[in-house]
Amino acid sequence: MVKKKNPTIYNVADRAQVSIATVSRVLSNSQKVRPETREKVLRTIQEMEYHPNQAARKLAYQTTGTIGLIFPDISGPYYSMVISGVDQEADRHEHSLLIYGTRGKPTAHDRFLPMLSSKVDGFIIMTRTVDEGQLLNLHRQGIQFVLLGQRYDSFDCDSVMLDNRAGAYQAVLHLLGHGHRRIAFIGGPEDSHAHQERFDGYQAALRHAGLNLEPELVVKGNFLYEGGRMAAQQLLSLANPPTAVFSGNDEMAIGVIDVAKQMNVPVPEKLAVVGFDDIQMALYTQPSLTTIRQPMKRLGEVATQLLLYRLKEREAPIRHEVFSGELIVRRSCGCSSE
Amino acid sequence: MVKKKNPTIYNVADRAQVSIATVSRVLSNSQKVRPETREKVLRTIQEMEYHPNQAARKLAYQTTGTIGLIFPDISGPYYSMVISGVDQEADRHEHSLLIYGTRGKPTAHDRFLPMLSSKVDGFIIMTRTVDEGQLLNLHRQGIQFVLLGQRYDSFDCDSVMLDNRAGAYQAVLHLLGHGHRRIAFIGGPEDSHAHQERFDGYQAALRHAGLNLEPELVVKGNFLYEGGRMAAQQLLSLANPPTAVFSGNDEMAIGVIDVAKQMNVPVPEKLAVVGFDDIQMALYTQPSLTTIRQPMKRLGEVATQLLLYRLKEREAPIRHEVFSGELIVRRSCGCSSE
DNA sequence: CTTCACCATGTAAGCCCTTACATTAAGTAT
DNA sequence: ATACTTAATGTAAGGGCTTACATGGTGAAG
Repeated sequence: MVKKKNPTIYNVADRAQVSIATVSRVLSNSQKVRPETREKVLRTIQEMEYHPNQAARKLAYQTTGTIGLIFPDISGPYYSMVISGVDQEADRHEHSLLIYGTRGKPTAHDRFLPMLSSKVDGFIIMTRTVDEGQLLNLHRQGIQFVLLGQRYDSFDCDSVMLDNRAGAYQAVLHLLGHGHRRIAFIGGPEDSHAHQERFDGYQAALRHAGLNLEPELVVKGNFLYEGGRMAAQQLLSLANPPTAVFSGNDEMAIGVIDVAKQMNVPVPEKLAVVGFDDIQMALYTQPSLTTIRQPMKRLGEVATQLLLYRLKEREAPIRHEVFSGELIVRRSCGCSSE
Repeated sequence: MVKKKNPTIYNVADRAQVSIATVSRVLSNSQKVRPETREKVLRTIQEMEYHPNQAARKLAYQTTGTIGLIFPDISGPYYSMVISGVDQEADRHEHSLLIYGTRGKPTAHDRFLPMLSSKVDGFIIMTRTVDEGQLLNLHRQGIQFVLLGQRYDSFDCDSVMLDNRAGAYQAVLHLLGHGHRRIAFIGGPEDSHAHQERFDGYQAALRHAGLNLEPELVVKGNFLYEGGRMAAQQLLSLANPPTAVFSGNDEMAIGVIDVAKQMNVPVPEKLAVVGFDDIQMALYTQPSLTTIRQPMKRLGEVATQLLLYRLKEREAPIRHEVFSGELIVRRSCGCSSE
C-alpha cells in the first residue's frame, strides 16, 4: 500500500484548469463563480478526493472550527451526559470537539491551556481549576469561552448554570413535608460551586422551617459513591441520627442507601434519602432515588450554542442561562409513588 | 478589555534581537543554541506570553499532536470509561483528543471523516459505522488508526480487543455450574462484533455441556436497559421459561432484574442473571450483578499507546492486543458471596 | 464603433511556523 | 600569522489556504 500524498488546492486548480483562487471560492461559496466553472471544479474535487487541509485553512482564516471542552473527569455519569450534549450540538454546527479532562491536576493548566488555545476557537469550561487569572488571559488573547456550572464574581462572561440553590431548597422542603426535622446534608468539595449553592439551599430551607443548622448533621463528601458511604457511616453512628438525608449528588446518595441497608436501617422508613442530578442509575436503585433532575444534556447543548454564537458575535451582550432543577419523586424519600 | 493580538515568533525574535530561526530552535530544543542566547529568548517568551500557533506549526511540521476518537455514543457507561482511559493516556503523551460521536448516523461519515482527518494524526475507531472502504481510504491518505473492540477480515491493522467469546463462555459455564440447563441469551445489535462473539461463546458453552441451542431462549436486544426489559418480558412469558439468563451486557441485565422483580420472579432464586462489562452500576443493583469484567479504561489506554507508537514507527509490525474478561461473582447468579 | 461598467477569474501577499542551507565568528593546528 | 574546522546564528523557501487587488472580457450605453 503506497502512501498517497494528499492533493492540494494547487493540484485541483491544475487539473480543473482554473486558478487556486477559483477553487477556494467554490469551496467557501464566498463569491460568484460561473456555474459551469463551479461544476467543473466540484467534479475535479470529487475525482481527486480532495479535502482542504484544516491547518492551512485555520492559519489563513484564523479560525479552527473546533471548540474545546475542559472538565474534571469524563467517567462519571454527570459529565459524560453533559459532554454528550456538547458533542451533539457541536456536530450539528459542523464543529469539532476537543476535550481535556483535568483529573484534578490544576498545576498542569499552565501548560495545556495555551497549547489547546491555538487548536480551538473557544472553550466550554466546566471546572474550577481554571482560575480567574487564566480566564482573563484567554480573554485577552481573543479566545472566547463560556462557563458551565459555575460563575466568577470578578469576571463576567457567558455562562450556563443550574439553579442549585433553588433545587436544593426544593429537595429539603420535600423532606420537611414528610415531617422530617433532623435532615442531614452531605456536601461535595468545598470549592465546588455546586456544593456551595446546594448547601445554601439546604440552609435556607431549614431556616424557612424554623430549624437550626445542626453542625453534626452536615458532613463533607466528595460527590463520589465512596464519599457517600463514609458520610452515611458517620451519620448513622450518631447518638441521635438523622431521619433524612439530602445528599449533594446522586452518586453519594446511592452510597448512603447501600450503607443504610448494611446497617439495617430501612430506606425510606427509618432514613429518607434525596439526591441531586438524576443520573440514570437513580431509577434503578432499591428503593428508587428521589432527586432533583438536571437537564444535563441540555446544559451541554446550550453552552455550545452560547459559545458558537459568541464566536460569531464577539460584541454581543453577555448571557447567563439558568435552568431550574425538577424534583423527581421516587421512593427513597418515603413517597410510595411508583 | 482590548483584544491583544497574539505575539508571533517574529515579535519574539525582534524583541530578543535574534532571528526567528533561533527562537524556533530554543522552542523545539532541536539544535544547539548558546546558553545565554537561550536564556534571553526564553525570558522574552515569558515576558511576551508567547505561545506558538499550533496551526502554523502543524502546517510546517505536518503533524497535529492530536488524535481522534470515533465512537457511537459517549453517554453510556462503557464508552465513557474507555474514553476516560484514552483521554488520560493522550494527555500523558501531550496529545490532544478530538472526539466524535456518530450517534448511529452512518451517512454522515463521508462528510466528517475527511474533515476530522486533517485535524488529527490518527484515529481510534470504536464504531462499526466506519467501514472497510473508508478505513482503506484513510490508510491511503497516510492517516493511521487503531480499532478498538472490533476487527475486519479484509483489512489488517492495529487493534485492541476483549476476548468476548472466552468471556461469554466463562459466564455461561458458571451458570451451568449452578445446575442451570435452560439458559437464555440476550444479544445486542446483530452487526456488533461484541454481540457476535458473545453469542458464539454462549453457544460453545452449551455445546460443551451437551445442550442444544433452544431458539426460543435466544432473544435479540440492543445493549440498552429498555432492550433488556423487553427481552425479559418475552422470556418470562414463555410456557417454559428459562431458569437463567446470560445478558450480552450489564445494562440489559439490569433491565432483566427489574422486570423479574416486577413479575415476582425472585433473582437469583428463580432466575439467575449474569451480565457482561462490569459497569459501575453492576455493583449497586439488588441483587448485585455477576458479570464479566472488561478493563475498559485499560482498553482505552492501550489503544492510545498503540496509536502513538504507530505514529512514530509507521512500518512497525501490526499488533493485536487481546484482553481477557474476568468473571466477577456477585449475587445475581445464585452465589451467596458478598 | 468606442467607452464604461461589471462580472469572472487570476496574481500575489500574507497567516506563522520549521528547517535546509548559507554565513559569520571563533577556535585549532600548523 | 594563515588556513581550516566547527559552533552559533541568520536567510529564505516552503507548507496549503484565503482574499485584496489586478486583469481581461463581455454587454450595455452612447
